[in-house]
Amino acid sequence: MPELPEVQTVVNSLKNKLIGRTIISIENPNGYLNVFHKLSIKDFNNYITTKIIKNIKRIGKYIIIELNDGFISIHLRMTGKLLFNESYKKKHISAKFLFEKNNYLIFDDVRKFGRIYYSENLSWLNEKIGIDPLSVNFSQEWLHKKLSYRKRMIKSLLFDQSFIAGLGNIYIDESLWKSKIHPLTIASKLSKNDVKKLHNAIVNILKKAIKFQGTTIINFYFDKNKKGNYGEKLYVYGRNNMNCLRCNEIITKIVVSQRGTHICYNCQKQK
DNA sequence: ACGAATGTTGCGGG
DNA sequence: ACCCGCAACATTCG
Repeated sequence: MPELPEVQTVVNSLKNKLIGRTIISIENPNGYLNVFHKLSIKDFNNYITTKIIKNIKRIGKYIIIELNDGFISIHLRMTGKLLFNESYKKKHISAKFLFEKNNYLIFDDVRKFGRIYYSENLSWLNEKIGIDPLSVNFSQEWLHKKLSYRKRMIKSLLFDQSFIAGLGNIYIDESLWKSKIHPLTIASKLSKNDVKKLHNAIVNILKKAIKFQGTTIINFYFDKNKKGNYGEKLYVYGRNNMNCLRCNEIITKIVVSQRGTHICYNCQKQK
């Protein structure tokens, strides 16, 4: 269930394995239709067969495979995993890419929410997706300006991928705890200092999480079943009924935007 | 045993 | 604009 750091970790681990490969074909061994969005497996093959992988990168939570002509974009959603030349069980395979010399890439996805797109360019994605929180353009000033007129609660706004692209439930809870902001606070009510702390928290937490190769709760793996190690660095996410690591009060779990939300009522006072 | 919850997103309705 | 409920799906937990 990857967010930005997990997606970046997958991209980093696949880079050396995929660049330079020639695509022979893509198969869907279990016949799932929704994986390719609106395209049929036949059309998808027509688009990508014989093409060469030039680069692989991340945009928001999307994995972008740049071909010599066109792009494959992959969203892992909740349980998607990409396995290069690893043994696998057929049961939950959404797709299998075949490359030269019997190399292959498996898209394993228990819940089948994951999607694979083909497009000539990335304009559809760039139009749909917001700022990357690790880009230089994501500044305190930018964030303050953008939050100053928004009437939504901050957590639901941070969830909005057309606003900021890459945050999800874990890193939102962590960022709000770090900056001592209550998730239900209306965005425009945040002070300049709140926004400064929030901005710092987001950037620092994401960078650190990438350094630790993401968070594995249950399903996130990359490479040969490697887990992310940021789980042990979490301050609030998943710590319901445990002590706050800053003030020692008890962490509470509530529901915000239909998602489990972990807060310290003592540290994160609602405005 | 069965309902709830899981790291995501998209859509329809008010 | 913004919020909510639900849907897509499988598995695990209490």
